[in-house]
Amino acid sequence: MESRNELDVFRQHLKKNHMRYTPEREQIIREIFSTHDHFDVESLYLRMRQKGLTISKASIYRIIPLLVDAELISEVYYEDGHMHYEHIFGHEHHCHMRCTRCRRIEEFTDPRLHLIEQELGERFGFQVKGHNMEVYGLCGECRQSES
Amino acid sequence: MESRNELDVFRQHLKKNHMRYTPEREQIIREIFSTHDHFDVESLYLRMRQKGLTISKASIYRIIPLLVDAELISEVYYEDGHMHYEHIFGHEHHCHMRCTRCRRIEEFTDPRLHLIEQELGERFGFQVKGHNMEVYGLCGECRQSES
DNA sequence: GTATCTGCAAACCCTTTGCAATAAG
DNA sequence: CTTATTGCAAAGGGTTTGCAGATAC
Repeated sequence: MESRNELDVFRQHLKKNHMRYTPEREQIIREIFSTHDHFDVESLYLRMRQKGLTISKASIYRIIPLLVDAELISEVYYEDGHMHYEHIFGHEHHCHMRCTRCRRIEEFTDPRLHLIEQELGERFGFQVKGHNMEVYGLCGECRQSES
Repeated sequence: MESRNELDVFRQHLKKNHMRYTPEREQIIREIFSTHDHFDVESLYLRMRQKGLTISKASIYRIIPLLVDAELISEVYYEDGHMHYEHIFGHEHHCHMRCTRCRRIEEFTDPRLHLIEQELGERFGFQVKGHNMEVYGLCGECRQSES
């Protein structure tokens, strides 16, 4: 398999499902993959507007599920009343360590999780597709400024 | 420390925060702890109404955060447009294995996760408070009926 | 008595959807 | 040309909130 970038993956996913590769869809995926950060609909919308792109929020809401289906992005967490997303394509699978006070997030990977995941699949008769682990607590800075 | 039940914990939490132990609050915590299942606001509301309790949804929405603060329950996942909760008090910490097709959920515990959590805390300088792990895939039944 | 709590209804906010115009293939 | 997509504005649905009356302490 030769190297494909996120645009290729998206185009292929759309073609397979008889959907069209529109300028709006290309603009969204380009914008999302222009950073490595988590994002949400509002911030994505504002970023695009600031760059002069005139996409509507309705389109963003309609296109994000396509990117999730294509396994280019995924939902990470629901907070402050709305969903947050992260990149999947081009990013090694990772888990999150979250500071419950300042909300800072560190990413980590641990090969033991994969092993555990496989064992659990056998124990419960599941065909395991993946896992997500979140570790939470107070980050170094917030520990010190604890009240 | 002698044994305290969820009502004692809640009463103490309320007293500490200059809040009051009302009939509505007692009814809610009794209802929640009458089963071991995950729940959401709507199902809790309906269950209480069916039992003739005349609490309002507004009160449920106001009381649930108090139970979360008291570490009696916690948010588990956001799905179908609303939050789902589970018991913490009286339940050994556990993680979830979720079928992505039928949404069936199995609970499991694995002592290695605690070890990993501690190691990560040291690596990132976090004071770790806990973790959540979710493993997802297809359960035994759904594997067989795969299209 | 005083501060908190409840129920109601309205407000809020994120998300979805109907529709008519537009555009991809 | 045919069918999918867009933007708009309105609708939807879960959650929050202002307020006046009720109640815990």
